[in-house]
Amino acid sequence: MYRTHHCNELRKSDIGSNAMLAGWVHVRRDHGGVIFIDLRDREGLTQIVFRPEENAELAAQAHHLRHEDVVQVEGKVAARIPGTENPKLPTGDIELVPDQLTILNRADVLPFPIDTETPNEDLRLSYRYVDLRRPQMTRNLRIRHKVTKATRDFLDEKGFVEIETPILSKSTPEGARDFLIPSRMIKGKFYALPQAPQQYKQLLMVGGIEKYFQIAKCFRDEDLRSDRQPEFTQIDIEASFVTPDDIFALVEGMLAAVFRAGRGVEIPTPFPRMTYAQAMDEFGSDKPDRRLGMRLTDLGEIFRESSFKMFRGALDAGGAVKAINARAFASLTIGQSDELTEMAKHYGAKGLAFIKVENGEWKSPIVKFFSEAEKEALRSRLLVEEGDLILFAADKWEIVCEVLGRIRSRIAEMQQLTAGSEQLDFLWITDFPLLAFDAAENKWNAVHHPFTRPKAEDLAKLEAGEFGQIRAEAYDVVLNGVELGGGSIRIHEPDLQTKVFAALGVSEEDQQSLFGHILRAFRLGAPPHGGIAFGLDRIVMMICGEESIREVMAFPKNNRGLDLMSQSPSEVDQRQLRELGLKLAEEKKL
RNA sequence: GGAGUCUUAGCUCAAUUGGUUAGAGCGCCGCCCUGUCACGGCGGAGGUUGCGGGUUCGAGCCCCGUAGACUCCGCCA
Repeated sequence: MYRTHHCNELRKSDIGSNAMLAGWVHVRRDHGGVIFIDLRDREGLTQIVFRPEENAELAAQAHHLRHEDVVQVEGKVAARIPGTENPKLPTGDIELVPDQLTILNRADVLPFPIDTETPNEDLRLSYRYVDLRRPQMTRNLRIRHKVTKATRDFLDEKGFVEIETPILSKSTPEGARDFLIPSRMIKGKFYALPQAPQQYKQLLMVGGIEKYFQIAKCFRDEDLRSDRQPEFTQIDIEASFVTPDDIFALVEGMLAAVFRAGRGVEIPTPFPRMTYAQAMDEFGSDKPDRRLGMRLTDLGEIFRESSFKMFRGALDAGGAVKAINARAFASLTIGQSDELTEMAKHYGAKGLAFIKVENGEWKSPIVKFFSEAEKEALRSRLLVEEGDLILFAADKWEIVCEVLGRIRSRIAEMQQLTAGSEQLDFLWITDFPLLAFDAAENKWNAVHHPFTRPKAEDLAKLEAGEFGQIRAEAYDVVLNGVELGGGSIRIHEPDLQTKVFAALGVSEEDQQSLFGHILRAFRLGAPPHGGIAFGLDRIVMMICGEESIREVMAFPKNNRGLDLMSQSPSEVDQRQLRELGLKLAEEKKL
């Protein structure tokens, strides 16, 4: 036996009893005579005191203890000398007076301190096992555990069955780049790691499971971001005989349970709902952060007959004129206004017009083109006040929304509008478009994925080839401007699925070779079904208040997909390649 | 693929306009210290300023290149 207690457990009531503790030497305070050790385990700290007059041999050993040595102590729990209690520690009233000290393992000097500043992330990742001893990391991983446990408990309670699906699966051309695994037994063929268990979960519905979930590892070979890793975890859910409302109610209950378990808060349900069209129109984003205010205000009525050519021209061409009011941001710097203008151009606007309201004056090169009526209309529509900054965009509707949406988010960052906010603003976004035209590839792509069901009232548009007008039975959950998850009601009829594949430009042959199994399944008794998937890492990140997904993963990869600790990816033996029937292409020499 | 920021001691950072021997805190090593809890005191070690080139009488600082880290755009159904 190594211990009888954790290091946060012993109290006044234990005084006089014997106890064994094991852990790491957090700090040593060596007074020459008496020596104090703060012993740390995952739960907390307990002070150990060595007195040479009571046990000279132990005190001599204790003198040689160093940071992060792993030790076990056994002895008597004693009251601290009156006046030396430490109110900062839960165990601050007592100390352990050992009669035995066992050094379980010596530690070299650590590459970085674990109890002060956070070092460079590459160093942390190189020595992740040391980094994980930092209380913040321990806390994050334990919150993650609570979140997954709450998820499992909740879904189990609702009759959902957790089923594992293959990691070695099949590559498909849609979506993200696949990680490929060469087959040794069938040379020249490859498995792909799943981007999501999408097809498997639908096939489980055809298999009569009715209610499935999985805490599923997913893999996408795309560039990384602070909230994106090549391997990540989804809470994956699918159910048969469900409507969107059934999914919404289930998810609201699940997220309430998760946030209760992970953060100790009650979130209000049901969540408000907003269509994609409305979100784009009012916020210029399909994942709006409503906490920021600054709604996109349509000014079409005001400037319909305006003599200001820039606005009038956009409206005459069937476009839009919109503005946002950035409260108290008239004081922005030149650098900031340059950045916003650059941003507007980058997203397709010709420029960015704005008005600064300072000292009761509207400062802007465009104000002189406005009539008094137009100014008054602006004032009342945008509730213009001293210190405000009004930003305009006039162009095609899509461009106006995109530009102002991006600028809105950037201004919020500049103004640090959400710093320290505890508010949790959950939102459903519904009625996403089914298809989006990709100009670069000159083809239609699925906005969600190719199995998403068109809304019944838009089916005629699919027949008519009005692909851009079709709305999907698809929905996202958004929290504070972050997409937590998304899903849809699926297609369960082979005919409809074939039509959507055709719209996506998947040839008959490819439909059979790539998706034949699922089309066949749909002909053999497929129930109506639908589901949703959540980014578990992102949920945990939000609950922990972290800015990076890496802070809630035990062993994440860096920006370039390297595991700095294990040095993967790495070269492999020639023999391994031979067995797989692979040969590396010669690197091009310059 | 593109853009930005950064890289100085083991860690976190500083170093005036380009100017003496590149400093501080923490950590580390040694000595001292019997009630501390970020213990304290004295002393010490520790630097190819990421790397390569250039400008200059002189470069941590300016210029070019390169590597790496992070953030963003593209990408991520």
